[in-house]
Amino acid sequence: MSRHWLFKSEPDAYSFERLRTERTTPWSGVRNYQARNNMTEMRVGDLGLFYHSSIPEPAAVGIVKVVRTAYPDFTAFERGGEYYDPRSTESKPIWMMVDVAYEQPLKHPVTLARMRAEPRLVGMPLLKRGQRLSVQPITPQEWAIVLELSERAE
DNA sequence: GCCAACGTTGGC
DNA sequence: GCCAACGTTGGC
Repeated sequence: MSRHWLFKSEPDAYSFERLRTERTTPWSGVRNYQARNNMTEMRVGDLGLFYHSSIPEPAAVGIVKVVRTAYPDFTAFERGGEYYDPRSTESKPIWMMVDVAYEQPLKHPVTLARMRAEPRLVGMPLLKRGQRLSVQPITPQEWAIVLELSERAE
């Protein structure tokens, strides 16, 4: 039984367009326990929305697929690197990541404002006040509704 | 174990 | 750039 997810990224840091050219990427740099736990639950084949945050029109822009289950986030071992965490060691890693692959762009991006305006999405974690988790689960219903919205422009 | 201080996220 | 929400840290 596959599950559905939402991956947030600031396009300046890593955009869906960049994933299109790279085909796959390790989802490294997550330093939040709940987001990490979400990643450890992922299975190969799970699908996710790629969401662009911290821009004038935040929006879900594409679909990605999990192609490797959780393994240690190597950026935590990189001394001096931005994501270095001395508490995480190769023998006892704290931070994990999955690999995701570019699947396809949404026909039309679905903006945050549009999701907020959709009553059936009211329970989506992304829309909850102050929800900042960078990796979130979404229900099959929410997944279907976002894809439905993406079929037509606003 | 409590909780104030602090840093970060992310929409606006 | 502002600031609310939240997670983490660290003194006690």
